[in-house]
Amino acid sequence: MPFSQKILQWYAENKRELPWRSTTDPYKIWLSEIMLQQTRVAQGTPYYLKFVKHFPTVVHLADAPEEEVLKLWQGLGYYSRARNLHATAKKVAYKMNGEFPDSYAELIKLKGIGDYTASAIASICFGELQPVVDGNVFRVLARYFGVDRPINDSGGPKYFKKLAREVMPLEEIREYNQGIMEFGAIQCAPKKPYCLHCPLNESCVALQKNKVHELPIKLRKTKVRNRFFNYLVVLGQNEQGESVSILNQRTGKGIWQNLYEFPLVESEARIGLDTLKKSIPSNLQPDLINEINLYNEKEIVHKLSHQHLHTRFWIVKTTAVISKGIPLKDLEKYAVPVLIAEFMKAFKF
DNA sequence: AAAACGGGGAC
DNA sequence: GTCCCAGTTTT
Repeated sequence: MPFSQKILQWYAENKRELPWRSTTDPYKIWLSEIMLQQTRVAQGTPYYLKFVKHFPTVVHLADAPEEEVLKLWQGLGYYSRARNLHATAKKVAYKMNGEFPDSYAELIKLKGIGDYTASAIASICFGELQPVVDGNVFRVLARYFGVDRPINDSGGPKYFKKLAREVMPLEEIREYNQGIMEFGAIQCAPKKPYCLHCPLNESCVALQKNKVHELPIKLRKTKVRNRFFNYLVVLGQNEQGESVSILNQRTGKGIWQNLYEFPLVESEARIGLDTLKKSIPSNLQPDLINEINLYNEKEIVHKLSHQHLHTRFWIVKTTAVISKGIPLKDLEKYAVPVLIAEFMKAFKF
């Protein structure tokens, strides 16, 4: 039996019931695919359910303010996905009559949709003959066919896409594409594949050569940059006498674009109170600050894929009236990074 | 071609 | 600690 038929048979017997498996609505498939980019099913599923409930159609999503989209996305990471999601929703809703394109060629033109996602939507929703190549497929193909070429050198992805196209079936592309990914996620797992009772173990090159744990080959280690964050948690009052604090929106390039955070003083290394005081932005009216207390002596090291954020929170009490302050009860309405959300939860304003 | 971009779970 | 997840965009 050919490779693709084995995959289809395995999938028929082992598929999980997932919320997006019972529809071919391009909106819902698109939503699930964007959310699952570089994200495990278990982590993405609650967000998918939340979004479908909150935004039943692409028009609902398009009509929402970006702030609302980011708030619902909070905690899922890679926030450019949320911003691109919203931009594409607007385009589909307002310029394409609310209907997603029905081909790979048109889908890949949309923001946030690359080769994988265009292939997934085109095949799953419209039956177009496009093989998907995600992290699971790289692994399954590299092992089964014994490909020792790196998956991420120049031409690597193209090589695997071609191989994927050569071995895909001409029928049942919907089930096959989902099947090979599911097979990679469940059976041909990265660390502990179940080779003993694998339906492909008699013809798997990696297994025969005892190279299962060496494949796929991936180049590059991520080098991490250390950064030192000092957040100023301002406590004051507004004109109405309400207790307020301050949040700023991150703009420009870099991490957490368009999310909110406390006023930030970044430094080259850990700093003390004296150095911090000299760095406080003038718009915080440093002369009207009563006292500053360090919340956490021990740095919180928040780890991103390319950065370690050594973070300390400083509680800044002021008698000055903060006219643009955010009432404490409203803080939770803003989209913030997990680092900030965890502080808010622990601090209990 | 390489780096940037989150957060969490498995080991 | 390391690896990597239904990848895409920017430099």
